[in-house]
Amino acid sequence: MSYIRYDSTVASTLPLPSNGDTAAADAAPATPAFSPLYQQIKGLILQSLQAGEWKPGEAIPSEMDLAARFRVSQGTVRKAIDELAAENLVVRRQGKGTFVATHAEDHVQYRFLKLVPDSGDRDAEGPAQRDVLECRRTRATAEIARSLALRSGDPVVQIRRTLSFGGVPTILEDLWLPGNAFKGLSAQQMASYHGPTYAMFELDFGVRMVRAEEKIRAVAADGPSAALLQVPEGSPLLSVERIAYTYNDLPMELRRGLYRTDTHHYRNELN
Amino acid sequence: MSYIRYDSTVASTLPLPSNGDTAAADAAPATPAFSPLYQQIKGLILQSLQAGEWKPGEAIPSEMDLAARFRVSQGTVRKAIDELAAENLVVRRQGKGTFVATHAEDHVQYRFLKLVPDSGDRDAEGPAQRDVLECRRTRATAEIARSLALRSGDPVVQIRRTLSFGGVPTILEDLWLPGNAFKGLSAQQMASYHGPTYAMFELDFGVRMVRAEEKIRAVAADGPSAALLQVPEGSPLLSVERIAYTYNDLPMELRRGLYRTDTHHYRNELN
DNA sequence: CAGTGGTCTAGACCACTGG
DNA sequence: CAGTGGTCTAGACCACTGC
Repeated sequence: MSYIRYDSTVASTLPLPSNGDTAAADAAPATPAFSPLYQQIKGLILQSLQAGEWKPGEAIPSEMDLAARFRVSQGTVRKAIDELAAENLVVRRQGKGTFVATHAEDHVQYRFLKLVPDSGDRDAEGPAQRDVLECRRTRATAEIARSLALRSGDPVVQIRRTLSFGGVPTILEDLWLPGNAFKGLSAQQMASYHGPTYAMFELDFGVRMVRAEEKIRAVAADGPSAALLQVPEGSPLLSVERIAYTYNDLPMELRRGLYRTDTHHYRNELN
Repeated sequence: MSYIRYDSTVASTLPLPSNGDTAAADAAPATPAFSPLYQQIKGLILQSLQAGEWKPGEAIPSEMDLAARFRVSQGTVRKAIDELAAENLVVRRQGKGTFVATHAEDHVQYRFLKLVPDSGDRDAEGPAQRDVLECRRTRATAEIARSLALRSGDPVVQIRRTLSFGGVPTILEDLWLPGNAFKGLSAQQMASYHGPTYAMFELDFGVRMVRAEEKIRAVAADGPSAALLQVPEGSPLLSVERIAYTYNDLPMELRRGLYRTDTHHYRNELN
């Protein structure tokens, strides 16, 4: 492997990562036409993250070590890590090191959940009570398949659950997960794990969600939904469809939620 | 004017030719109120932006010029500008310079409007048709005053309008603006300006919105709203309450919108 | 061509963490 | 104390823009 320097000259070849990625290089190098050195370094670190060379919560090598490994200066590694940190893929801690981000340590417990109580203080209401209504293996419909970049009929896991705050059922959601990546996921497991669901996905299945997209609508509650959320049929509910992605923009979860917004609201910040 | 250097020593007054860093005769910094140099520089640039030293769309001085002005290195100015650019306060253009961000040039026409057609292609539907229903001077209620950091009874401008896409009324919104900052704003002006409303605020009133917060709920359409949006009474609508801020976290607009989400949806990206 | 932002390096020093 | 990330500098060179 070689880098294309900013001045369009080629640097020396490189020592590859310490131990071989035994698996065939399915994530083949993109052979970029050209990008700044620090972007290439960023890409290499990203590959190691995807490959699981460092697990969520673990420290990655120091800037100096990475600089030596990639034969660039510390400043260049630094800029690469800066971007990874800006994307929440990695967390810097002065005096300690740089760590692979994990949903298990986000003391903002629910990083992707934007629903907050009208008081604004999510901590005040305590942790959500989760009730798993259903958890079954099934096959992807055309629509589900499209969202998850699968083929129709591919195996998926479907979960239905409610989240309650202060005893009030507030969220009803369905999750669809690629069956191959989530073999063995059970209702038991969904219910018993304490902490963010995405943390469990990391620990038990090695799937780390790094970003998500949501489509939000206002809808009227149908009969079953209204019953589960304990609101009159026809009540306005927030419909939130989320697709969550791992590294490489690979979709790994489709989630359709119905939120009650009589005591909570969806909070968004625009920059 | 003096800076507090990173090493907690004070860099005297301005005339410091080339700092040797060696002469560090530091008296005990009683209350350092310390922040990195580049943050201080960022703050100074921010002050100039607020003060209107450079207007939206104009170029700010080059990195070299600013480095000379503040007696720091280009790299330090660069890091300050990097953060300003990350916050969308400023736009860098290689070979040309760094420019004060403006809503008039955002070729993403509506930077704060997250409602998109279900097709996903906002450009395809063309520009919104705006109909101003009302524009009057009034006095702030307690609630409006709190949102805008005013006192109850302070003058405010209230505007009510609809936005239609492809002839279909899709958004009904009320705007409240501090009366003192928006003297002379008329329905005429709201209706005749072509381009983003926030661009007009910049040009005609020198008020630039830099960020906003939104609270989103699902609600049932009341009679008047339903009529204006041409939907049945009781239809679910997305309620979007936005507070937009200028520099200094000063709230300058309260906006309450009702969105039809039968052909559009609110799109959000989570990182 | 000169001027701008963008990249990269090398080195120094500071602040924080842990043993 | 050594090791880590964080700051700052000085200088070199590249890529883009406009004259």
